Amino acid sequence: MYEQLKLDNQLCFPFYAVSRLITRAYQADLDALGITYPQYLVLMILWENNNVTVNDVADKLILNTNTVTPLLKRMEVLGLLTRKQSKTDQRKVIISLTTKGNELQHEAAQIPIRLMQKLNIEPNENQLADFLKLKNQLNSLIDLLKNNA
Amino acid sequence: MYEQLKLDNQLCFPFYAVSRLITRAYQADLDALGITYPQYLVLMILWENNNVTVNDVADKLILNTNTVTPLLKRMEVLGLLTRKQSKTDQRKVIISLTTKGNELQHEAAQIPIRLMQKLNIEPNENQLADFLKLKNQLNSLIDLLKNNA
DNA sequence: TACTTTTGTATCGCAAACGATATAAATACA
DNA sequence: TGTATTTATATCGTTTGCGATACAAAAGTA
Repeated sequence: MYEQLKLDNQLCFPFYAVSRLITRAYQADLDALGITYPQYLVLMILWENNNVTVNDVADKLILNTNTVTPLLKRMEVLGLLTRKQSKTDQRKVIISLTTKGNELQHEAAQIPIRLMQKLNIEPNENQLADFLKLKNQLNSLIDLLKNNA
Repeated sequence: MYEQLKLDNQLCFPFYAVSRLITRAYQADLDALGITYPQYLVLMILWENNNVTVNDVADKLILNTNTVTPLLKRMEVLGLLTRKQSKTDQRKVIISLTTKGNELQHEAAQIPIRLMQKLNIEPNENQLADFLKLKNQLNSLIDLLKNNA
């Protein structure tokens, strides 16, 4: 038995599991808004920065455009955003929030708060410090994986 | 602008990103073996513990059986494993490695080593300690999410 | 024993995620 | 100016992931 092939010795597997479990944890609240987890991420980008290109969305989410294009098309059908060809560069497609997409952020603002409650996480100083440390570790890992893989 | 809705303030997003980037990092090596990342995880389970049920696989990978059943069927077509109805309980399907599936572990044993090299991670004492600490944090998070979501 | 509930697996449909590939627009350059 | 290259997005096919549902076998119970 190779030690490095045991599931319990992997670092990759818990990341894979946590990622899916987080999506599940959001599910009920997102269902209430009629959106999926990747759609929620797209909305977060647009709420912070409206009128971006398909590539902008793909870059921020570290996804390929062939994933993002159909994702945005589904969101257009849902009436959350519009897709318009740029006039200055006709290759680009500008993604803009509709009123409906924009309004959704007020309801969505409760989601992170409710998730913390559901997980019984009280944001005291110690936990916030752990939170920040973990986030920094993850971002370092993202940089490492983006540049070397 | 709600602070809790900024992509940079999320802990969920880096987990989602890391998970996909890890899969990408494995891609080249797994392509050489003709398998995918979830298939690699199934093989790790079987190499450590042959003759398990569909539910056993689903439980260990924290996946639903409706994901695992087609996954195992594809692996059966690839000649990596067999699916046989249990004689003692006809509801159960026993998953067993074929010779081909079993042999694959010798090549696969190089994969975690090559990944470390690719990411320039030298397993010195400090890094091993960080590695273990992070793994424990992730496993606590998995327990939290499994029980409260 | 007869009926109900639970368990284990599978099927269906839809949304991701991505490699391979296509295509038009913009840019570089000979 | 004309041609090659790059850029931005889209299309297609396959695997994954999951909710809803189905169904037979096993277990529980009246």
